[in-house]
Amino acid sequence: MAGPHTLGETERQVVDRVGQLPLDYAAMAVVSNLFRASNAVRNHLERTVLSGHNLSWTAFVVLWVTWIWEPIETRNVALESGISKATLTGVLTTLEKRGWVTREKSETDGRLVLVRMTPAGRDLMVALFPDFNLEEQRVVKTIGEDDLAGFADLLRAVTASVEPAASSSEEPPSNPER
Amino acid sequence: MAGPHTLGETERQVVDRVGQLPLDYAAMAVVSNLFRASNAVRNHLERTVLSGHNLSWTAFVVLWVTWIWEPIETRNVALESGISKATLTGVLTTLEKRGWVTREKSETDGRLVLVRMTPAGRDLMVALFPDFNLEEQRVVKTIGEDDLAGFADLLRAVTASVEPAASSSEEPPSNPER
DNA sequence: CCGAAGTTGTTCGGGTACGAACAATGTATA
DNA sequence: TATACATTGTTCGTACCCGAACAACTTCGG
Repeated sequence: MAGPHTLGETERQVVDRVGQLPLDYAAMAVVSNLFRASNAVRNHLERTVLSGHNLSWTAFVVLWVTWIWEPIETRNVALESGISKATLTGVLTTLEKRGWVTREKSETDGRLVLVRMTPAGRDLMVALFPDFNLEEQRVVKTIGEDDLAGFADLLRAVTASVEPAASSSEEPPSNPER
Repeated sequence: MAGPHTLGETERQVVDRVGQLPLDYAAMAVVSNLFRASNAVRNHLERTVLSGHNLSWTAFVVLWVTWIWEPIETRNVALESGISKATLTGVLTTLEKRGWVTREKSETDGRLVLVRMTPAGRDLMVALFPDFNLEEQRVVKTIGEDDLAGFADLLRAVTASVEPAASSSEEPPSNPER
């Protein structure tokens, strides 16, 4: 999906292999480049900002979500972070071991676990996030000011078209196809 | 990064926590939504198309790259797939065990390993890829025909701004600030 | 020629990543 | 108030995922 070949070169090669099958190359290009970009940005941010603090991408996202919303139930941390609750369990254990967050059983509902930040965790985010945002700016700096909001909208549209729970205003939730 | 909160709600909460620090919220929104979209699409395609064939996302990408470019050296498979060579070793072992690809030492350079597809692997891709492309179309179907190419360009711009080999025009490669 | 320097794929260690199954807990039904 | 039903976080098994270290191999410098 990413590599030394030019776009036309790749498409020609694909046509040569798939041949008779009718394909939507525009859709293919968007999906392919979506992952290329996402991967590239994640790796870049991990290397430039996160690795110095011994943080993986996911660990940082979980930390960020906790920072913004604490105290927050684990199910919502998973939802906001975009990972499964099974994955979150491991990540939280790591972050707890490092002394950045705490787990705490809910008083009112024995099933829930509340996540809070430690002072050390807050210190880390205060030191880290400005640098992180600086790199975020760098990632989009070649994109014109005017295109930025529209870009975010396009990305949101992609997410919405795939997430059934996204509760758009009047759209019927039942999808007859597939 | 994803969840039940509205955009304004999240931003207000962020301002409340980060307060005095000057942040670029437009850049933040793009990066955040880039990962939300990428994650959502990957999970969707894994569930709707790939899981039925016992294929993970990465395994599929590697299979696709091999399909298009075989015979291909492993270093280039890793490059095209956007994963490290260390990761590729494990994925290739899995695909080889399933009988979809083969490894073969290069005659001319003893360090290289060439990857080829088996007939079973080709059959799988012929059966699989049209379904995959159909879901790709579904992912972008809410985006206007006219915006599609521009969208792909924006994604490519993001990738290019982060990959050092991508040679931005006149900017000096050394970054004085961190 | 022969050692130094570079390249390639693998191994290793630690950390995600997910679905399925699970026990603990809460809620609804009768 | 029992008995189903639903929800939550964890555990388990399997599969990624990467950087660092490594051995095998090629190429370069003298």
